[in-house]
Amino acid sequence: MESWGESFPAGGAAAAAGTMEGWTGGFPAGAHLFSDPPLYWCPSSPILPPETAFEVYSAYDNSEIQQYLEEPQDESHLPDLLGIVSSPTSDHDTIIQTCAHVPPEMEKVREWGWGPMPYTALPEQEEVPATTVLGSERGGNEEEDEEKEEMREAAGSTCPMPCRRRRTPVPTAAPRGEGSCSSSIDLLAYMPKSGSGLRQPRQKRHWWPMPDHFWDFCSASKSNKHGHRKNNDEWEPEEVKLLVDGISNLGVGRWTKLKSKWFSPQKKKKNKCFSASDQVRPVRTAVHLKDKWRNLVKAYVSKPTSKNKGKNAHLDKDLINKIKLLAVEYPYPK
DNA sequence: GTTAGGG
DNA sequence: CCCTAAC
Repeated sequence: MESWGESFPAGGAAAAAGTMEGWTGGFPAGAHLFSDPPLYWCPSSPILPPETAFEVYSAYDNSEIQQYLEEPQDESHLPDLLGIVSSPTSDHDTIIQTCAHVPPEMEKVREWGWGPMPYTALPEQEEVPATTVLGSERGGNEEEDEEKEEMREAAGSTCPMPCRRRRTPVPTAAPRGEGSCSSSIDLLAYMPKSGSGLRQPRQKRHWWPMPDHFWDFCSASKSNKHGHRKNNDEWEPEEVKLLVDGISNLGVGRWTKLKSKWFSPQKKKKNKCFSASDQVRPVRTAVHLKDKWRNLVKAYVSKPTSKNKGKNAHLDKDLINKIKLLAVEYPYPK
């Protein structure tokens, strides 16, 4: 499947809102969609996160959506669902909201002084979300279910980022079944009856900037349990240049320091090494930086096979020379 | 929490 | 890029 970023050009409601710093995820203009983690990191991922849940709020009859919800759910449905939402047939709102797995590290953001939210969270009971898990290969692992349940509880009671936007309850059907987090949730239970005439009032949407650490957690948190790689994007020459600059300043081994000084989103902006669109680039962790340097040294110094060099074929000669010099100055592995 | 090194 | 032992 295409990544979301490829499927839809950037723009749309988020760009119009203009206040959600770092948001560059693309989706059709007019689509009322947000996701947690945001679409920010989707463009770099050829697949959806393994536990991406969709909550569908709808107050009008939409047979097209209904049709899709009747079918087996997987990420291949996303473009179609989003496409439908992008062109509503009436002035009613349909909101497709993705709520992906919340890394435990998210809690730390709040500990670090997460400020008061500019909204009042609605009590969970008032919400009637329809949720399905997309792209999940899970099969009822009890331990994982408990774990997820805990996270959902935490999200509901203290309302961290995954539910940071005001939501209006949908005065439609109650769920027919228990809303467990399996892939077989009865989505249709949440769909309004045809011709019910119910509609949801337009909502006021609020966006506000996320702290820098938020992006780190979104796109480079711990790996998931399904072996998927978080950062599938290749290193850009600009990134390699930042890495080389950092090492020439700090030496080898201070990867965390290097990351915070050369690879934070703020630094990217200040350095102007990264354009706005580069904000969707994969986040490099300290380990990534270490690994990249190891590979660069291997490619140009310790084991310069054509295969090793091939992956950095886009680097210019000056940069390669700098790598060679630094590799001599700071041997690595030591 | 970070880093080094194997996978 | 992931994983994890060792610090």
